[in-house]
Amino acid sequence: MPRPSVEAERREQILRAACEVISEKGYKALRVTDVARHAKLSTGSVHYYFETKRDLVHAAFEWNFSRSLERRKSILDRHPNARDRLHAFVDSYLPRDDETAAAWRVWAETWVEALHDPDLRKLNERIYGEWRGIIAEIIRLGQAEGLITPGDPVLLANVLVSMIDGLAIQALVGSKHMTIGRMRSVCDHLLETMSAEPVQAAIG
Amino acid sequence: MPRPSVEAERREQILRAACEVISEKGYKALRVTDVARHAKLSTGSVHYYFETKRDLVHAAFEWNFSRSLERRKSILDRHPNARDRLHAFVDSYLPRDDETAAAWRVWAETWVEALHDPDLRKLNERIYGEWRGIIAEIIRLGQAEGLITPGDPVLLANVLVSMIDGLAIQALVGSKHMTIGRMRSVCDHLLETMSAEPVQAAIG
Amino acid sequence: MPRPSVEAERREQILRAACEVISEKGYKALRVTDVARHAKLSTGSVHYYFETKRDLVHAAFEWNFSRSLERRKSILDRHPNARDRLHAFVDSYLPRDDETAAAWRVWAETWVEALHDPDLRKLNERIYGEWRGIIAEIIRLGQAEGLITPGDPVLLANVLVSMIDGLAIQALVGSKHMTIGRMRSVCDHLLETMSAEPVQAAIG
Amino acid sequence: MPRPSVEAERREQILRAACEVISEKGYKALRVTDVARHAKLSTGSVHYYFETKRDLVHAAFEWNFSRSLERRKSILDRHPNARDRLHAFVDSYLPRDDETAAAWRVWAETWVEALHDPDLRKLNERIYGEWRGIIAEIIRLGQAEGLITPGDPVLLANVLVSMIDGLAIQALVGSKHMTIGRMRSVCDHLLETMSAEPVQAAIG
DNA sequence: GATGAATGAGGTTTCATTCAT
DNA sequence: AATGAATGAAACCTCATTCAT
Repeated sequence: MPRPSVEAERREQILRAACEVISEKGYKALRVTDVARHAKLSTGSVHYYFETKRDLVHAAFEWNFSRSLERRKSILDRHPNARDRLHAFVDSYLPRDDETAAAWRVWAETWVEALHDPDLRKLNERIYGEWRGIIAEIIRLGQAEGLITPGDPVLLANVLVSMIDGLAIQALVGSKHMTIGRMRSVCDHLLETMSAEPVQAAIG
Repeated sequence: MPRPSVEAERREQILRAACEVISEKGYKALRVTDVARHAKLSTGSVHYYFETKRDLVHAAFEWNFSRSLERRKSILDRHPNARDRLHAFVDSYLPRDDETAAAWRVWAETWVEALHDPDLRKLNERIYGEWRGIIAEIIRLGQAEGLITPGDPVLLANVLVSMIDGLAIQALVGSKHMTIGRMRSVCDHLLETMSAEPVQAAIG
Repeated sequence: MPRPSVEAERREQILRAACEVISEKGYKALRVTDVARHAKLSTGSVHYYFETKRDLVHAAFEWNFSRSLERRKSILDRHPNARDRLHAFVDSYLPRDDETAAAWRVWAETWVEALHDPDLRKLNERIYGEWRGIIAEIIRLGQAEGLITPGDPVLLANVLVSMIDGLAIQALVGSKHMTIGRMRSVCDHLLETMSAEPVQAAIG
Repeated sequence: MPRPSVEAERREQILRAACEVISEKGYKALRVTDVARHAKLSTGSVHYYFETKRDLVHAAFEWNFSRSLERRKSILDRHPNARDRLHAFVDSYLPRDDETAAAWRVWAETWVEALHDPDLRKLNERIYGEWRGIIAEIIRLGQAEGLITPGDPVLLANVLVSMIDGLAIQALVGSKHMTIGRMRSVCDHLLETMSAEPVQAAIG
């Protein structure tokens, strides 16, 4: 009696395994065998759910992207204040724990692969755009509350988001200079720059 | 009488070819045959100068990195004023022309490969550190001249450099949102933020 | 329900093929393709069972050695009398039929390869030692029965075994001088030398 | 001004180098580069004197064979008595010093290569035959002097020579059982067996 | 005579993919 | 649904050989 859910379950099992392997060894070095081993399945089974290696890795890229976004959205819901939300959001992107670092590594692989693959460009366009939109919206709200410096919210979102990306890459690459602590300081500095003086706001 | 050695010439010829291929297809898809074809040599000749494919690509990564750094240094020499230098420097990193875009793509590949390769980590540590140091020094000079906002120059350099990295990745990935024009706007905004008030400078 | 594993069967199929090729062309000229063709498999399949060419050939060397030893042991069991056993044993080593000649050629390759390979030295030590031990034991028994001349049985075994090796090499190399017939004569001469005087046996 | 002797000199230099490499690594693993390095020449120079690798190795095989034979002949000249000559001869074949061991290894390679190469068969036929003839002649003389047991001298030579070959192979392969000391004991035993009782000879 | 840069054919090895079970 | 044995295309790499200097 085949359970209808088994397919979805197996797919997730395989995608999770694929992300683990990509994070550990990179797409270049990933072998279908590795993914099968991580998922405790055979290569045959992996191919039963994903026609080609390319399909598998693309699905894994998407899964990783979407999953991270969901996790961030749930973090935002816990903070009503715009400035707090921004801080919490930035905080959640520091590659402190293994899970976050792994997700970052998979993103980095996605971007580099997207340099040569139109399908992945679209994926990035969609998910990265959504991310940027969320940040811009928070900034907009913060500006309305007088907590954040005025200026084009999308431009400010771009400043913030790309800086985080750049910092994270250096942190992940293991630069001794760019520790998690220093990454946080740099982020905090930028967030301060973007804060409006609450006193002045009150006076004005 | 030893013939003038062609070694240096051939090595550069091959490294240039390797960077072209990495930029076009990525490390993952690079075949030694491709490099040989680009360099108008046989695969045997490529292996005559580089023992393994890995050696070849690592040397290409280093060549690309160092070469870009040299090019930037020469740009700096043309601008005496610190704020101009900073602008010129940032400007030179916009992936406008093919050459700059190609160099960026190779960096991106270097970073992602460095996630799994200690040797490349060291390479990044060295060259990226030098780059960051140069920016920090310009900022320090700018501060001394009263043209740049006070604050830890290294921290400010990190803000600037990582933001450029993050923006460039999105621009290179071909995000419709992140065009060269928008990248420039975002950079200009940050540079403005980092400028000291000219009024104060006049007073001082 | 696990399918009956074909592994043992395939491995033997491949080892037999490898020995055929080694015997025909020598290790130096052996290509994995040849072995695959002889085994009616693809090169991929050969590598499915043996990681490297070296592993394959070493396994073949061992298989050849052990197999010959087993065959000899079964021959011995048919002869109760020590002197008969010795004769039968020696007889079974004349490279008359193709199978025996092939086995000899593979041994010769093993020895020469062992000159440069510690793993094969160990293999030779083990199997050759066992062989020498068996002969020494027969000699010991023959001495107890008064059929074989006295003296250190191991030393006598060494005389016999190494002479057979040396003769076989010349016979296999195709020396016109060292035919199978002459090889047999030389062996018989030595065996006679090693026989105890029948007169004494008559007296006793 | 080309010296006429330079060619002969270079050829010997290269052949000696080839034998060194064969002895160290075996024919299978020999690369022309290795020979060139040992001879302190370039690969181009090696090919200037030997058209192909095969030519080079065959010439080296022949050089090694002939050279050893010459060395043995000069040893014989020092011993007038047949039994002494036999002992001296056998003694000179124990692979004690590096030079003798190296020559043995090259012979072993020659034989194994000869299994698949008619030209080398002829070489072996010629040189090995000469060697066997020399031993047979000594035995004949010894028999005439009443120092050696009667019987077909060629057959006795075969017994002796093949036993030495077989022992040497095991000694060279590095068998812990077959040390130089034990090899000598076995040889001495056989030579004793082949000795005629001097007393009886005197009486007869 | 001598060199060593350059070649390219040929071999081993890897691994995504297939398919009978 | 799942397996894993088998495949073969494709890639890296080696190295004898050539040839301009």
